[in-house]
Amino acid sequence: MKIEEDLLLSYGGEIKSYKQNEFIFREDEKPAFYYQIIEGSIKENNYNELGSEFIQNILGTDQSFGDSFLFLHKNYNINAVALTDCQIIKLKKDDFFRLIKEYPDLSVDTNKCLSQRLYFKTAMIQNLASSLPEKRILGLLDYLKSFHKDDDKFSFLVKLTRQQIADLIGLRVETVIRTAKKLERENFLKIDSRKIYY
DNA sequence: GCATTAACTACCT
DNA sequence: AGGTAGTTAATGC
Repeated sequence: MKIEEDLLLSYGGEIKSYKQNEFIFREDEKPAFYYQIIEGSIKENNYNELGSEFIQNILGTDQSFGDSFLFLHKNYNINAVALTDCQIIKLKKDDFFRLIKEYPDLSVDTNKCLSQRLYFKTAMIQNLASSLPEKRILGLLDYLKSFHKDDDKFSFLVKLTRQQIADLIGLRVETVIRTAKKLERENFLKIDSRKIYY
């Protein structure tokens, strides 16, 4: 989901900088803003009882986050954390609703975006339910690639560390490494100087 | 700091 | 028993 920066600003949006590892919002807080990334990347995550991390999503430039919570009266059930230094534009909930009310096309876009997220979340859950690590990794790669434009074979560079991949699909790094190599042998992906292309 | 490998353990069918 | 993921530790990039 992307809304023009000028439009967001004219409706009261504010640009804020976040440092790496800074929380943008936390679990159990009350959602109050629409967020859109101008520069940098963020992750949405949870921590389990043992303190180990599960990453729900990783988002970059021109992607929005937190929007789905604005339509509910529920608190966040995820944290949002800056992965890199970031510039993010935030728009108050009321202003966001005023904006989409006055621009019905944006309202439709919001629906489209939420639908797409729901679709891929469902696909992700199906893959995560599998005990096969290959399926989990390929599912994640399909998901990540769905945000990208071109669909060519190994055109998509995965800009995640092995650890981040592991945290996104609930595996250990070593398993991700082993399985990625296996998938390379089977020609599902390509690895060039430690980078994964899909 | 991140990626890889190896040797080991544990679990599951 | 065989296969596979997790654990630990050492090493390489």
